[in-house]
Amino acid sequence: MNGDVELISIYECLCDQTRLRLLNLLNVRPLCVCHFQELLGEPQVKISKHLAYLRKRGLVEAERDGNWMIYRLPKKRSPELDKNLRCLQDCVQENRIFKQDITKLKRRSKAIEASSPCGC
Amino acid sequence: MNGDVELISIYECLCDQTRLRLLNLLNVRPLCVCHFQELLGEPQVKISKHLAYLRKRGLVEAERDGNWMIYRLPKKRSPELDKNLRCLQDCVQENRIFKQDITKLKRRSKAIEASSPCGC
DNA sequence: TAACAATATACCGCTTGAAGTATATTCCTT
DNA sequence: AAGGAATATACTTCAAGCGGTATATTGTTA
Repeated sequence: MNGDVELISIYECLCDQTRLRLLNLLNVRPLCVCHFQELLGEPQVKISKHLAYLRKRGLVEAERDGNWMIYRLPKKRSPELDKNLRCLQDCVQENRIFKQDITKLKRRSKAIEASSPCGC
Repeated sequence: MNGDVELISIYECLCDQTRLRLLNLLNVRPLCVCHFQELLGEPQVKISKHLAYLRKRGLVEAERDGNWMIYRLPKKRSPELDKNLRCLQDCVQENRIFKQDITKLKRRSKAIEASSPCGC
């Protein structure tokens, strides 16, 4: 109902480096927690909590697939969220860490898919 | 040196309603603290502290003019800041509170200028 | 220099969030 | 049903931020 509440909530989600890295990777494709662990090199609990934070505020969606939880960016997005996700992508293009994450994702995509039985 | 540090710092600045209102008004023109008090209807200390927060992180610049401090958006902006300020403007267009602030600023501009001796 | 106006800062109490450790949940497999 | 794998949650500690009250700073004017 109050547009600015949602906007602030978006910005709150964006002011943590781990969450930015998660969103950056999700912009490529849906991923499950174990993939984030592999890609970010961060402990499971940290990733899980940040994903829960994002999910609670509607910045990601989750769907269970057997043992795995597949996280994705929401298909339906508010104008504010859509604009800020685009802006984030724009800002992040030049950034070493985020580019590395993407490179790692693409380089290891096949290996990850082969070694892990989850569908994402 | 570390691009993502600055980006996160920008998002930290943007996740408070008062600061968003300040930035929204500064997008129109430079303003001093007393004008913000008048326009937002918030106590001086609150406005002053949020402006200090923004200034410390480079989202606004300040210049003393006699008794007054004139705050403005920085002339030179990093690409990240520039993109996010534009995105914010875009997001805020539809929002009642922010539109009201702008309306109030424009409607009272002449009165403010006439009644207050500060240069902004 | 004294008084005043505009603004900034110090301090306090409260809340939120981040990371870590431990444990719980959920689903699959045997 | 039991064990295991993937993920989530509870709890703790610590730091940061917000709002309020009081006070300090800085510059102007009489």
